[in-house]
Order: sequence, then structure tokens, then C-alpha cells
Amino acid sequence: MGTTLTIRVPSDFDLARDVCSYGYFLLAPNRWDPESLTFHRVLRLRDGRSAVTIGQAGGKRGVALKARFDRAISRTEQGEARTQIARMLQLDDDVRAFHKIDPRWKKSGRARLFRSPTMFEDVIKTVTSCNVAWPSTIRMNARLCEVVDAAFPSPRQLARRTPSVLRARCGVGYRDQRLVDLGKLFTSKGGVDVGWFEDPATPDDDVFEALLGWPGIGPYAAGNIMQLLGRYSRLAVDTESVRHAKVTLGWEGEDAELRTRLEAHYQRFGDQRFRSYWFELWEDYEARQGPAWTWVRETTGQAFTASRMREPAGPVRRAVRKTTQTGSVRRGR
DNA sequence: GGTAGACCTGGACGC
DNA sequence: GCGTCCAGGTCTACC
Repeated sequence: MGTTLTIRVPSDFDLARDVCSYGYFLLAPNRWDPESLTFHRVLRLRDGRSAVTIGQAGGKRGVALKARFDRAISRTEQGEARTQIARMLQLDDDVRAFHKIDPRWKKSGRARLFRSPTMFEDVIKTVTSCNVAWPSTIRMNARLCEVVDAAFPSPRQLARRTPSVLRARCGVGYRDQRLVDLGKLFTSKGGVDVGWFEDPATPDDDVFEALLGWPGIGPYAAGNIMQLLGRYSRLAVDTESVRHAKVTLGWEGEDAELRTRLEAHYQRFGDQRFRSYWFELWEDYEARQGPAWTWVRETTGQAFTASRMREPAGPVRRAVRKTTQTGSVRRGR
């Protein structure tokens, strides 16, 4: 008989909307079921792995979540699970700061960005998203979970792996050595103090500079890890950003010029600029593929690559959510 | 400080 | 079916 936990959430929390808010919800071991509106993954707990299914009764906003585990978990493990789930779902995020600076998203309630249960998983997922098309990122994460650990590889597991094995069996290519080095960085004495990175008192500039010193982490990856740490003061500019500038914002010019212009454009959103940028991008994705909570990893979830999305959005085909919730994002203008 | 090319994989395309 | 080209961000060598 497995354990079921009741997890209280903020009154505006919407499981479907807030899980399906960032592409990592499509990456293994995460799995969203559009039919049952439930989130599934394997968590690593003190006494071993456990598969959890998280649902929100009736899909109703603000209703406490039920987290059902496939085995009985101890009190200590329950605490661990609550911490990991809260991190993934951003349950501690005060969304008011964002809506105050960018009221466009107040009506839809968009604010939380889905992330991983640990900073390490977010870092590895970011590295697997660099210099590669999105379907390959999906494949790499799936294989890492199949080959190394169903709950996602831990720092220790990656530190002990041979690069050539990661390359051959997980398809990570030249990232092999970098993944092993990141594992070593997180397990070595004096390597990574996660608390320092997650401490709001640590200046954003210091975090950014520190990230740039890690293997496989350049300006884009560092900016992305920043937002996954809840630090939204920087953009993570990539080819998708350039496409957004051209297609959605209607800008013209050289890519380098547009990148500079993007940075200036979002400055008005201050320390929330990544979220303002991201939800504009996400809204465009949903206009093309339907609400994110309807996406399936193997089909619609594969579509997000700048080269595949250059053409303007076609007629909007939105699925109708059977619940009473507002899953789609329509700006409250 | 700026730039060019290599890194690896998979999809698109032409034959 | 096969070969070629291209996209994607980081790293390194070179100027």
C-alpha cells in the first residue's frame, strides 16, 4: 500500500497550467498525462526511488494536491518528497511581484515556471538542450533515465560514468565529458554549494559569473539556469529568441543586432524580464500547438525548434479543457 | 576583445 | 537507401 500525501498550494495554483509552463515537463523522467491531468515521475528519496502521481481534484485552482506514491514512504522521505515537489512546482513563488511589473499575465495567472526537483537535474537538462534540436534533448534525457537512473542521474552517478559510455548509450555526443565533469563538480569538496546559489541574498551577477565557469555552461545556459533558480533578471538568448524577435515582434536585422535589441527590449521588466519574455514565447507556442497541457512528448512535444517554426502561426486550434479551469493563456489586455 | 572552426547528432533534402 | 548539408551553444585557438 503506497503513501498518499496532501500538499497545500497557493490559492492561485493551477496544476495543469503551472506544470505545463516550461519545456522540461516534457523531459524524462517527467511525464504529464493530458487525459487525467496528472503529473508523473520517479523521485529519489532516502530509502530508494518511488514513482509518484500528482493530481489536483477536479482540476480546480487552489485545491490541495494529492501525491500518490507507489510504496509506503517514511516520515523523513515524506519531508524530502514535499521539498522536491515544492521546488518543481514553485509552490513558494510569490507571483505578485511578477504581475505587478507585467500585468499582462495577471488574468491568465501565468507566473510559475516548472523546474526539476534538484538544481543538478536542471543543470544537466540545460546542457542537453544546448547546440541540439529539441527532439534530441528529449531523447538524451530519456536515455539518461533508461541507462543511468529512472529517477534521473545523480551527481555521483554521472561522476562515476565513463564519458564514452554516456556517448554511446545515451547519445549525448561531445557533451559526455562535460556531464561527467559536472557530476564531479557537484560531488567534490568545495565544488558546488547549492545553498549559495539558491540563497536570495546572493547577487545575481555573482551567480551568473560562477555558472559561466562550469563545463558546458555559456551565456545561454547560465541565463537559463538562473531562471531555474528563480532569478529572472536575465534573458537566456538563443535561436528561439531570435525567431521570436523576427516572427512575433516583427523585427528585422542581423541576428547579432536582434540579440542586443532583445536585451534592451525586456529591460523594462526589471528583475522579472525572463518571465515576461518567456510567456510571450510560450503563448506563441500554444497558438501553434494548442494549450501546453494537451501536448504529448512523442508528438506535439517534439515541435519546438526555431528552424521548424519560422513560418507565422497558423489558425489557432485549441483543445477544450474539460475542467472549469483556464488552461490556455490569453493575455488580459 | 573579436572571430572562425570544431564538436556531435538527427532531420531534411537530393539523387 | 545513401550521401550531403544544416541547425544548435560552447569551447578553443588564433589574430
